[in-house]
Amino acid sequence: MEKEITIYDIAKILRLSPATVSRALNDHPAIKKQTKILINEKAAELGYRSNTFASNLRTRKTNTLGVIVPRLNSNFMSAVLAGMEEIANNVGYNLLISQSLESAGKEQANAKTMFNSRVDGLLVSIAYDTDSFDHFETLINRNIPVIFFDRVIDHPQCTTVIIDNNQAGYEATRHLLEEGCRKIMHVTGDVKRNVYSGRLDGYKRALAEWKLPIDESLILRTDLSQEAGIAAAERLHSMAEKPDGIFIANDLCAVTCMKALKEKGYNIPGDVAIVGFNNDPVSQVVEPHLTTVFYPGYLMGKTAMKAMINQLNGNKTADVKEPIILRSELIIRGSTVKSSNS
Amino acid sequence: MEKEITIYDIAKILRLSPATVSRALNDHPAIKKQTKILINEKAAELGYRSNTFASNLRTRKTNTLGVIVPRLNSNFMSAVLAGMEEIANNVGYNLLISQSLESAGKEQANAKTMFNSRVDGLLVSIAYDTDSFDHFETLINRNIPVIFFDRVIDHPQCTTVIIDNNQAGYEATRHLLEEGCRKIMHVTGDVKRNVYSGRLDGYKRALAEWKLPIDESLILRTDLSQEAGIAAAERLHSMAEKPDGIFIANDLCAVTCMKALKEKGYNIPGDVAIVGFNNDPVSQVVEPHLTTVFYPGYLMGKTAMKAMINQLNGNKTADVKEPIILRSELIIRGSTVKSSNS
DNA sequence: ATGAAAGCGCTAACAT
DNA sequence: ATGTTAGCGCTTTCAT
Repeated sequence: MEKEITIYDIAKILRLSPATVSRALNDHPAIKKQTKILINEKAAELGYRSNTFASNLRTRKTNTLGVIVPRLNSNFMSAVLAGMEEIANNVGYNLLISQSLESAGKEQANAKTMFNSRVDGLLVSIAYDTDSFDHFETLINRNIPVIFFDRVIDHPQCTTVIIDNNQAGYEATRHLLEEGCRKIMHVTGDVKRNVYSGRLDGYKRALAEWKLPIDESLILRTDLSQEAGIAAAERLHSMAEKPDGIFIANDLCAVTCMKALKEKGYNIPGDVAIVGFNNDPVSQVVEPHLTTVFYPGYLMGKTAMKAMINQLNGNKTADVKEPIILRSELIIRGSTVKSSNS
Repeated sequence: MEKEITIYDIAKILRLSPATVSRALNDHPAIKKQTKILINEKAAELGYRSNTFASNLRTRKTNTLGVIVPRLNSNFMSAVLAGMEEIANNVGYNLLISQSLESAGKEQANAKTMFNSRVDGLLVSIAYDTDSFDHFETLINRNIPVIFFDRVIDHPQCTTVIIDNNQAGYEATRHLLEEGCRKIMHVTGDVKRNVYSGRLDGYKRALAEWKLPIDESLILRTDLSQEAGIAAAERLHSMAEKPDGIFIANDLCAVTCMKALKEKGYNIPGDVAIVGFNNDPVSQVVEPHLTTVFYPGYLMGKTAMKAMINQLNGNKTADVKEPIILRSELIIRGSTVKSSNS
């Protein structure tokens, strides 16, 4: 194990002070260009590497940002993370990433770890069953910026990055109505989470606009798993008056539901039209292709990270943060349009 | 901004020494149980949090592990990361995650950052075009464990976690042969990477076993993108004597290729049978369902991380590390079997 | 069982 | 433009 080189070693060799070496290495303007070159060369030669702890200890900055997501292994989330990483990496921030596995308890533990790791900022998408938000208050109280994305909470001091779930749900439902559906089932997640409550509200808004009744028995609150998709198909199958359209708040669930319905002999979209959500790769592969809502994960990651960097750089915007709303888009495919064969 | 509580604050209040407080907080055996309780309660009351930098600075450990992957937004990789995170989190390690975006340059930069962040260990899956491995030597020379997974290099001091790509490629090809294919195209990636060279070798081995010639014009070296899938379909379509089977080293590419072939009027598997690789969700959704190789991402992540933890805990195994080989499995579906309709 | 004190490597206020 | 110096908060050796 080689010994670590410190600025003292470099200082001694070059007969300079450690302070000068430190300044040179940090490109401080007060240091002569010549000296800088000298020091940097020697540092390279000796294989010097800055000790970030010592530096962090002094500066009270870590150059590290925390990210807590419900699950790493989702198509949407990995796109978000890819976007975040790209921005963060470009400006020299590291990412500490952890997953709550949809558990409020684990989310709390993760937030605590992030806090103890002294992240300079935290980006969070809330777990399924989180009710209390004290674990974020801890950070917020110490002026550590917390930004929520996708699954967010309303907090006056926190920026949020979202899509307009209400509008997306509205457009998805309106599309089904325009295609002639009159009895539309909605399969959603836990409406504690904005993403699902928003889509549900949009669904109701569209129905109301068409002067159709809201039938609570057509609204299935599930965990949006593939099993839930099968259950939804069975539920539909068991009904006397069958729905002619389904809006499902997640593509993988929707695709599984569609497969189950096809197996039971239903014609898609003839008997039942289906709209999903996310524009996952599966939506373009299932037959017929799934009409769905494009969900800009990569952009959301980049946007949230840019907002974070801005905040860290002290570009203080208004005290109360306005949510950043990204554009989502209904992508119409064969699962809802009879004439189409795309 | 509240002031940070330190062990000195606690020490002063309780009229103890900082050393005692430090020991108590770390559950040192020499401290009376009573004192420990007292100190822990006061710490909790004051909202004390350990300053990891100061601690790291002293102990020269970071409790942080680095992970460098080619891309975050792949189905396989997010499964790997989920597995890694779960294990690491359980034993109190944090994960610093970055992506090389398949660029050797970025991979080097990331490795340097990891090195400077003083990660206790590094887990890597190599970028597409990496040729030189000096950036890992830096860490290895300082006894920082480096573990490669999936896309690996051969290094006497590094554990690797892989699947038997040769065998997987062999089985995929043999299956096509058993289904009656006699002219099998292979679409692969950069054979600099073990995963692709292994599958290619397995493909050749199967052909050799069947006493069939290796036709280099049937081997397409691509970037395995969706575009490559379309290109492969066009290539096949342009050939005078058309292949009756294709083995593609990636599901998304395979699915796109299948779609393109279907559009050109080919019957799958009647005219052309197709085998993919990864068991991505899309493989179970495309029609006909794609025969593919199950690739244990989640398990690979967990396994690699466990190996890392073991190594960090000093469970020294042999000096020369044996690769850890996980079981992959050919999953036979409709894209290769005419009788099946699964 | 507890305390005193040194020092990990760096940065920054202050001095020159 | 460069140097001196005093910590940042923690751990740990040595002493009591």
